[in-house]
Amino acid sequence: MIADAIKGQISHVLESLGYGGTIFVVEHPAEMTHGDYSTNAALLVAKEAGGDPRELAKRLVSEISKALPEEIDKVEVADAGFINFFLSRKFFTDSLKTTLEQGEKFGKTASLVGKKAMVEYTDPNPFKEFHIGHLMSNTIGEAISRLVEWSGAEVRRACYQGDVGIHVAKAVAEKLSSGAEWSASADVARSYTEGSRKYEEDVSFREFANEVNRKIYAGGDRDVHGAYDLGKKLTLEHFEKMYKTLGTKFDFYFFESRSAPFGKKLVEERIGDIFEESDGAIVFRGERHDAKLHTRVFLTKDKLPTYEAKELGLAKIKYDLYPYDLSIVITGNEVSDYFKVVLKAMELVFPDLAKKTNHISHGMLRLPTGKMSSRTGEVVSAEWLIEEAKRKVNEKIEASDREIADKNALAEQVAVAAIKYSILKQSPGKDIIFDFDKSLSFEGDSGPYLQYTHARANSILEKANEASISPSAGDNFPETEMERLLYRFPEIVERAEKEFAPNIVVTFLVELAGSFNHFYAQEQIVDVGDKNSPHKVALSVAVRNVLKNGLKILGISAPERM
RNA sequence: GCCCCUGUAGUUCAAUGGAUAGAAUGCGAGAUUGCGGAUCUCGUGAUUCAGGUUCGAAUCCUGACGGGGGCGCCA
Repeated sequence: MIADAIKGQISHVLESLGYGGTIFVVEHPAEMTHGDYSTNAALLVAKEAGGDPRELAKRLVSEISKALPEEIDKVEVADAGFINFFLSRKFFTDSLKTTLEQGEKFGKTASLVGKKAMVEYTDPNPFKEFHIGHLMSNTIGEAISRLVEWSGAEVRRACYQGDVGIHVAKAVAEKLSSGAEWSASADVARSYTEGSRKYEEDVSFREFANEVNRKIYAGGDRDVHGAYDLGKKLTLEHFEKMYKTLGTKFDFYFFESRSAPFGKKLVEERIGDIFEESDGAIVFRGERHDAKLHTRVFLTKDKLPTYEAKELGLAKIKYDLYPYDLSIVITGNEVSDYFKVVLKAMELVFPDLAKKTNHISHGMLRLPTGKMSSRTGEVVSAEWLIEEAKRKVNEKIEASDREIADKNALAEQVAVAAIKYSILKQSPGKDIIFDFDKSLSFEGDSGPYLQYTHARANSILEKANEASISPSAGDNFPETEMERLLYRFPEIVERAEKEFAPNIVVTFLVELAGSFNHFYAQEQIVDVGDKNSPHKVALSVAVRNVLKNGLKILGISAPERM
């Protein structure tokens, strides 16, 4: 790595001047005009040893310049004492060759080679709507899964679903008491909403639903289980359809009906040791281990396991099925505080598993009117959102005269890209105020912009092929902004994976796409009379590859034409 | 009341303690029938407030104000 070479060179010079041991950084400056790498070494040395940082920087530069590697074109002192390094044409030409050679593998790293990872995300509950919150979890989870895969790990995707509990009973009770027909998942979700309303308003319905709840747990009632099986089947089928549209394929499905009894057993075995009785319930005193934590109930006074007990059991169930080195659980941030308590309890029950577990929380997709609730029916379903986006995309497709083989498939690809991009472009953990028109853009900083740029590059490459111009990295053409970005792609992927932050990839790709579109507007790429044309085509191939690979990591499709 | 997260152009988002706070959108002005105008170029406009730490703060610390979430038997 050239960054390491620069760092080594600086260390060497510092030592020879008697300033060894200073801890400095070598990084990409925010501004391209400040070079490709920059160091604050002079500032730090001046602070410790005294003196003028600018003068010191000049001395360092003159020393460094004595043995400049051929990958470095020039070194400059800037501003208060920063030292900026500019890479040479040779470096960019070599990097471009590497990018072309590695093709679809360019961007892969080995930081997690040999590791097994399990990523849990989406987690929709049967009998309820698959709404835009699930869409958010799915999008982030899929991107993180792929980032971990690109780092060399073997990844298994897991989905955890609440198929038992009062929410299920409300839907089933509503069907049994009203005789509602269930032929699609939306019917089931509607019964859930209606059942929830009655549960709060009608005492006799509430008693009936509670009775149904007990029967679901106990088994044996034909009517109850007939409705239960039908509702579960219909909603799960719908979820599968959504996963297909979104590009997710789960390896494991976990259900609460399984984690519940196991979690209960784990807690009961450790009463008096880790857990204790309080007002008839079994609780964990989080505050005894960490002042920021609080007490949470693991078993209710009816000895039913809560979310916390189930989660504890789930960690072990997962491990027994797939002995992971890394377990990533992605949820909305409303459960962040519970998860901290669960993790603390897990440290005591399964210390090895707790160390391997990472909780990543994302913000909520909020409506301008406030919080979304499937209980009151104030939800935006994922299906509706995708259909609306498709309608908007179709208008654009119909208006264009380009030949598209399967317009419906393309509309879906572009619509999903727009939605996923709007979720992935921001750093995880923050809420998104969801406003359809504002969130879903097809222009500028958007998913379709990246797809468009990819398709455009692809089209240029077809033209180059027709003109028999094959890509070849040359060293006559001045370096472009694209080249100054392209070689950074693997480090971008690595940082995004370490921070579980897909938005780092998004920001990079949109910057790269912008630099390519700028280049495109200024240069004729395919030109048989231009001896630099093969080089420009090579640049186009590299950009096309990185966009393709980057979009793949994000879980966004890259159509060949659009 | 207590705990956690959070406050950046009109709006939606960026910015590993670093340099002139970047994009997009909106608004205004433009791009020779030149490889895809879902594009490109120019202009406009922001760190909630008050202290502190630091050579250097949107970023770290303290306080005020605003927003969101959570505070034992739902998840």
